[in-house]
Amino acid sequence: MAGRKANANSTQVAKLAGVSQSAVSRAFTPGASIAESTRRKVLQAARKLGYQPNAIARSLSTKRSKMIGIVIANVTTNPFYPEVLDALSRQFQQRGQRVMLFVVTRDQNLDDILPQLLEYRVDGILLTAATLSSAMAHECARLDVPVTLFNRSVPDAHASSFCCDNIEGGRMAARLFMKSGHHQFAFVAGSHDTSTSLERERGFREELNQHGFEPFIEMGKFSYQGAFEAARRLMKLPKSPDAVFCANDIMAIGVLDALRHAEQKKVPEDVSVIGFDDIPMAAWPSYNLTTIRQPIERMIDSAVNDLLDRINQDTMYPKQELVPGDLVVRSSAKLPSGLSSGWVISTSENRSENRNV
Amino acid sequence: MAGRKANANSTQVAKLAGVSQSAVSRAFTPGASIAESTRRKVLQAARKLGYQPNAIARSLSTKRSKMIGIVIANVTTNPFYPEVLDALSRQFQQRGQRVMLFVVTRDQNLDDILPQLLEYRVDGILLTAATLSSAMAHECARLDVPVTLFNRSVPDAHASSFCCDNIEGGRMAARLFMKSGHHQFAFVAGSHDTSTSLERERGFREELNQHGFEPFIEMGKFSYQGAFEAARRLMKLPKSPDAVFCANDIMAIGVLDALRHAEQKKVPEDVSVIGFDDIPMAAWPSYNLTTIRQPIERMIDSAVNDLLDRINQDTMYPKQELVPGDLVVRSSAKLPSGLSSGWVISTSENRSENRNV
DNA sequence: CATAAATTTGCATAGCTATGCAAGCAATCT
DNA sequence: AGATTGCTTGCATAGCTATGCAAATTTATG
Repeated sequence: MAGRKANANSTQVAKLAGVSQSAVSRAFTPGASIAESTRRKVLQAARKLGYQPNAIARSLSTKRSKMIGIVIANVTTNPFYPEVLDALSRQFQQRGQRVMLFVVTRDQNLDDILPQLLEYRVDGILLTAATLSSAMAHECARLDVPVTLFNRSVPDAHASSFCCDNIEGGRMAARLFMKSGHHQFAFVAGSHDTSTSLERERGFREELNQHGFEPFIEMGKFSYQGAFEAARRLMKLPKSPDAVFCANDIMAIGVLDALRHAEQKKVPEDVSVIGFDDIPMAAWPSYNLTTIRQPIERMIDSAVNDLLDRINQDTMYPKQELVPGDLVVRSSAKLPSGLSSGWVISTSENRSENRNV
Repeated sequence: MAGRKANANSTQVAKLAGVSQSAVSRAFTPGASIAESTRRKVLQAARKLGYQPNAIARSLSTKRSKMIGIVIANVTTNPFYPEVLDALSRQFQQRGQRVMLFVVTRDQNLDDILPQLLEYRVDGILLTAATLSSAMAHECARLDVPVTLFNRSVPDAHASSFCCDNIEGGRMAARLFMKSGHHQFAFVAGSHDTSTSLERERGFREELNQHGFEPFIEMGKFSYQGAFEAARRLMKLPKSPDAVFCANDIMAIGVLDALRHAEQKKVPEDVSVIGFDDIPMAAWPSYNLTTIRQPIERMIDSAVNDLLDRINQDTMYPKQELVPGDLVVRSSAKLPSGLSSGWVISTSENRSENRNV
């Protein structure tokens, strides 16, 4: 009713084509019952009027908005997330869903964001690097809007979740460090309330503990700068570590830079560093970061499939999936004998290959 | 009509509250004519039923979707764009607009994307790192949907555009190089059909030309890897350059890495490098990149304001705005005498300051 | 050709909210 | 008290498409 130029609608097209409004609707609905000759008449009239079906009205009528709400954090601080967003967006796009995006910061409460998505009746919600309060989980369940978490494990069982096997990833890092003869270990955490960081820490620590070691823990705040400072603190310790595992690559890079440029340490001769994610920068010659790769594409495929399946079939239950990561061996960590840079070691199928990364 | 659990609607709330459906609508419309006591009754009934207004139906009725379509490219290849997206999304969010996002690749035709936005009756469209065909520009104009370009200059005048002053930026780079005594210049281009790259090249070349110099041009494909290879090609030239200006920071970093790790060159002793954008990585000690800073926040502010203003007032004309960039002096380019690292030089107000970046 | 079967069509209505308008009501003024 | 003014409220309808159902048309069958 407000002052916006009127757009051609299906009734006007119908009039011009000499058919009913229903026919116009059917002409634009794949698989609807309409004669080819009528469809052509309709499409021609539509072209003449510059008509395009109104997706808003369609959504109201079908009760399907064909929109997915994506909530994502850390998009500027960790290059991993732009990759995730890119892949997600392409996948949904390709499967005929639009994306309503919310970029959030750590201090924003999701309980204020989700209602804004639900208001638009999104068909499903995908949360990345964000957690779900159980009140909101219930609210989504009540409204029959499936929720999938990416890279966060779930507290309650109303949502699906797709994560890399962080615990095993932490173990792999610990094993590599120990095999190449390190003795003083450290973990640079992201935060103390994020499952990714906690689980990577747990795997790392448990594996070390089994061999009688205990790592120092420093807080890197999931950022380059935070990790840079954490590394400096670590190097001030009486028994400063010779093996540092970081909760993600961007922090590992911060640690590397601090070691080289602020602490005059050589990597890996003085200190070995391992990251997590395998962002593109990890392969740059300045860093050559040994890291645990998260198989983004595979994880996203699973997450998107799960969400779309649950949208289409009310009967399906949420699922928790753990995708194994691969240890990508480059040169920021000392190599144990028998291993050379450029190897990728997958726990999953227990095979290694030289992919020359 | 499809099989989705029915949500409470305004009529049900009205019945429970003992008022009319209109009253419910008004209770949720700020500034509507309704008594405070009635509003409270309505809100209470709404809470009891878990009612939330249906934004889809509202959009249909008001002919305002309160959604902005954002189209963005290069989100994984250039860290500048995640920053842009983050800022845009936050701004729109804050001003009560939702964001419908399309992440596109260079090979995707916008003419296939925009109709998908128009179908949802977005109130406005913001294109970043993407261009607009004039057919589409006309289509948007016809439908009264304002379009704003960010970081691309316009071919035709139906859209607003907000760009950094790329030509002046190129000139600044040329001047700094010349002042510190360089003689062989090169420009690493992003692509040959992107206004940012072309304009930066033009400013750089024109300023050099005025002093009798002509730069080599190499193609860096707007990527780290492309620029890495471009740098190697440049170093194979008989008179290899000692001053390389890159169309953006991520390519400058690729060039730096190639120079140091593949060509055994020292930066800035053997070769000076200047980038464009001032992404966070440019300040990292591994790179310390001298660059032209784009004032993201200011540019985004202007772009968002322009778009929202044009949405609200049909009378406004599109605007073309050029925002001046600042030369951020770090240590990837030799310093002319009298200048030291850590200075930011703004052409705009002709003032310099030591901001210690 | 008559009849059955399959396809196509239009009618009428649902889906949900916003809003112009007129009616109802209370407060204010003379 | 009576008239005027200003809020509130409900009614009725617009906004646009999809779809169940019955009617109409076409095609196939005997």
